[in-house]
Amino acid sequence: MDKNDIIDILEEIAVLLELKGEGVFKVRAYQSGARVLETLEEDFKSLVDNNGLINISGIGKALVEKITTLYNTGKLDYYDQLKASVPNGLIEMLDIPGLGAKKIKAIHEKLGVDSIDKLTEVCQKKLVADLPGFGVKSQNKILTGIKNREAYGKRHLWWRANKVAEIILNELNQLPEVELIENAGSLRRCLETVGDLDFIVASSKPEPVMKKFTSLDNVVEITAKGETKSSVRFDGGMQADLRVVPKEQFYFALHHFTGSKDHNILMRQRALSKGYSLSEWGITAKGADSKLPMDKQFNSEKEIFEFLDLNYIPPELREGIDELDASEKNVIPVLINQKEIRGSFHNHTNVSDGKNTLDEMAEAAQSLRWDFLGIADHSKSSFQANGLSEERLFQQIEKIRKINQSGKYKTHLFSGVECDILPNGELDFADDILKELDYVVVSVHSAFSQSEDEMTSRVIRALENPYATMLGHPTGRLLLRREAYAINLEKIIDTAISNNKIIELNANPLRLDLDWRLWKKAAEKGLLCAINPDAHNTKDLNYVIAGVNVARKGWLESSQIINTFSLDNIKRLFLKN
DNA sequence: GCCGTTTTCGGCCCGACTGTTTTCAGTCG
Repeated sequence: MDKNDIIDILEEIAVLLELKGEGVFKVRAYQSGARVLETLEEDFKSLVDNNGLINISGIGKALVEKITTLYNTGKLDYYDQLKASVPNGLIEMLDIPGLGAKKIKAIHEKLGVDSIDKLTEVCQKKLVADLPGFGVKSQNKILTGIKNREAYGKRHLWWRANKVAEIILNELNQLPEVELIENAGSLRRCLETVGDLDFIVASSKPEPVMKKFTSLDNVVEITAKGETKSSVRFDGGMQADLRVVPKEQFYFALHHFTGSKDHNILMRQRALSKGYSLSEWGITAKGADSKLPMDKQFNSEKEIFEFLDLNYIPPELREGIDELDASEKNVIPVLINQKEIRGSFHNHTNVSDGKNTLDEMAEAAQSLRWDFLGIADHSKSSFQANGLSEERLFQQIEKIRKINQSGKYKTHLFSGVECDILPNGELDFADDILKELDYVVVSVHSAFSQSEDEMTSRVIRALENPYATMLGHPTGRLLLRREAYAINLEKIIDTAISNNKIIELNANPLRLDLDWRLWKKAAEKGLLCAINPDAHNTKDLNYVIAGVNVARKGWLESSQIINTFSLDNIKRLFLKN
């Protein structure tokens, strides 16, 4: 059983223990064990084989034993028994707002409820309202929650969430009572998907701000309205929280609600170790009255970090992994910046399945002040995308050559192709065709259901082709829609590095592939990244914004991203490949 | 279940909001 399967099982054990009523700290131990595995830098196999797991903080004797058993046998009696003792339906109920493990347990034990259907039934029969700790309101809230589960339970692509957030931010910012306003939450951390929106406002007059927020266009439900916090739901399902705080607490609130939860825990532990208690309201000497304000004013998040002897940690890095260590050691990278992007490489025109002409794409790149634009239309096997035959490809090469010679655009065009990796690992065009191009993006567009071994050797074979320049969307995932195909990314990354190949960070908001979680280690090993919008029209070129976000989240600096290289350096790089 | 320069027990981040009950537990982030 591989690492990812084991992570899933540890997380499931945590959920099951919670539903059984185990202590929160035991539950947290399994959750944090899963998290530690997720972000493991070392090779998992050798750690297990050489008893190295026990030296990892957060993994103790019990977890080592369970992880090792799962790894070697693919089975764990403890897990099987636990799973058998908790009805499946209870796990689903956790998705209903207002229902946590304790309440679900009570409903299950007192009313024999073990599915959402039965839960609906007992609520309609008004049996839940009579349980201790419940009432009519809880009962109705559960019914609404069940009804809305499908529509509202979903996460949203960062790109879409950001569009909605920009509008709200702008509207609230019009109010004279709003002194400061920022996005927080996973949107600010630039996570690939976002559950809900969080806004932090500094104001001495919260009421008008709350009022405006809860009466915004498209608000269909106000789910909470207190003195400092309101929550609403928009039609379409997106939820948003607003917190209004006094100005002196703004940066504490902003930091807290930016999260992540794990990052906050690390920050609070650090504060405690230095004799302070940290919360969204501020920082106080440990043991002192927590309402007592500190003498010091904090005018930025940076000052909060500095107070705890830390360097500033950008929001994208606040995932509670190892950012505090890095910050303490003064090795937080200078992350790539949107302004450093000088072009991109994986873009389509209407010759294959794009919507705009070559000239329109070039013009759009020029208006973005890009120094270069790579055109990589589909190859012949991608029938569904009107892939180019050899003949049509040569016509395009010729057209690009003429445009470059004419000096019509300040942006230099590179001739490329997005060449299919056929199921056996061969490329869709012969080498004597590929050698006519400036560069070649190789991508998988077929036979997604191959085994991990097959898919891995298929892509490795493609990367070993001397004319392959970079690997496109390495896992084929579509966020919230389609899982990645099975592939051993560690082997792919190593192959890319040893063959001097680049791996794409596909910046299409649906892909964001290769995942940010893998970039830090890969880049440290020497892998170069290309942020590619995979544009199918001129507007899509803006997707590089999402790509840069994710690159930042992967701890990448400009020197590791070829989009920041000068035109001359790109030309040299492509000649070498 | 994990952890330890106050180490093998007794902690484990912190506070708002809700709905219940009448001082608080559960949920959520």
